[in-house]
Order: sequence, then C-alpha cells, then structure tokens
Amino acid sequence: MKLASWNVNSLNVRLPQVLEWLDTARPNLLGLQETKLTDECFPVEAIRAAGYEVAYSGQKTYNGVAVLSRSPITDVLTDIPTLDDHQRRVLAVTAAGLRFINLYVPNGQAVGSDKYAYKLDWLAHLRTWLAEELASPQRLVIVGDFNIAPRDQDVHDPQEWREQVLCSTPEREALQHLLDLGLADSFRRFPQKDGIFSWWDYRMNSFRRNRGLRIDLILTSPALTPSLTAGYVDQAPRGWARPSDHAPVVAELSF
DNA sequence: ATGGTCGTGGTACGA
Repeated sequence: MKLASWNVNSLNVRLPQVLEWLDTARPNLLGLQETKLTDECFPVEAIRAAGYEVAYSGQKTYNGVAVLSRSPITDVLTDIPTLDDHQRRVLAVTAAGLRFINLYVPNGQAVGSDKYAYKLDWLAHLRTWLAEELASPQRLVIVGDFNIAPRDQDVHDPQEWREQVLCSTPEREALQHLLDLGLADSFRRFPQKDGIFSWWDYRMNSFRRNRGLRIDLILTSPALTPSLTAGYVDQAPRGWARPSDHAPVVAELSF
C-alpha cells in the first residue's frame, strides 16, 4: 500500500507530470493540493483513463484539493465540520480500507498577519475534528501540505528561518498538538539523511542549492503506524522541466 | 545583490 501527497501548484499546468508520476510510482492513494481549478474544469477523464478514481473540491485561482485512488472512493467530506470556510483546503475520503484526509493548510504569509491568525485558527479547528475522528480506533492517514516545518532538521538554514512563518513556535506547537493525538510523522519513523526537504522556493536556484523545507507530511494513526514500511520524498519531479515548487512525499504500508 | 520566480488572469496578489 503506497500513499502519497503532492502540492502541484496548478493541476492545469502539472497534469502531464501527475500522469507521468502515477504511471511510474503507482500510488494506491494520492492527495493533491493547490489544484487551482473549479470542479467544472477538473480533468476527470484523463485521471480515470490512468486507472484512478477521483474526488475533488476546488475553486477558481486559489487552493483546491483532490484525492486519486486506485480503488473506489466513498464518504467524501469537503470541510472541517466546525469551520465555515469558503477556501477549498480539505478533502476526506474512505478508500482501500482507510480514512484518508487530504489537507492544504493555510500558508500564513507572515507571523502576526491576518493570514497567520487564520492559519492558527484553522489548525485549532482541525485539531478538534481529528480528535473526534481518532476517538474510534481506525486506520486513519492525514496527508498534505502542512505549511509547517516540524523541526529545525526540516529546514535548510534554521537561523535564517528562526521564528519565520512555516517555522514559528506557535505553528510548530499547533502541529505538535496534532501529533499529540497519537499521530506519527511517517518520514521520521525511518532513518533519513540530513537535508531532505519537500519544498524549494522557485527563486534563487533554491532547488539546485537544496535550500528547502520539509512541509509536506503523511501522518498515521496508532492503528496504522506499526504497518509503516517506508517514508520518503521523491525529489525527482522537482527537477523536471516547469516543476511544481513541491515534490511528492510517500509512505508505504503493509497490511 | 535586501532581490529573486512562478500561476492566475489580465493587475496585483498569493505562495
């Protein structure tokens, strides 16, 4: 069982790359973020032709999430139950014997900004929801662009990023508050080299210089964590022509 | 070097 997450920064632009990656990586479930497509424009047929079922929740220009699955999808939810939010950032589905929650956590722009306050409020509502989901033991996985680097080892230059957005203490505490529900960061269940990231700014040759952050995560519930067999970042698509600024992240399980 | 690059949409704005 292979699970993955990829912020594609426009599915319109990145569809050929997504199809290419599906063909080689063959994930069972893939969460996409920043599709930037209304539901009427979603490329359902191209994805079905690749052998995947799909659920999607999008809007014009910004945000937008989708889940691709090699097995049938049921019980689709598009919102955090307690949060009235027009921004399309959440897509929960049931497929392949799992509850699979795909998230595009707000970026937050800058510490202290209105968008930063929205991010922290969003994360608080998310925590309430996930606590309810985890009250009943189940195979639950939460994937997505969390827009938070969990620790300094997930940052190319911790001093440069100290208390900046994506790395600030309140954001990290909000993420830790989620992990404290019993969720595991699948990547850190395995030995990793230093300097493995999932996002690199388009500017200043950041990818070539590996000036990145690891902000794309796959979290597993206690019922699922013992079944993890691998957790990694597939950095290859970040090196392709006209790439997303994020690379796909992957978790593998055996059950 | 105090910027820099993308995507969207048709101009600034979000990331």
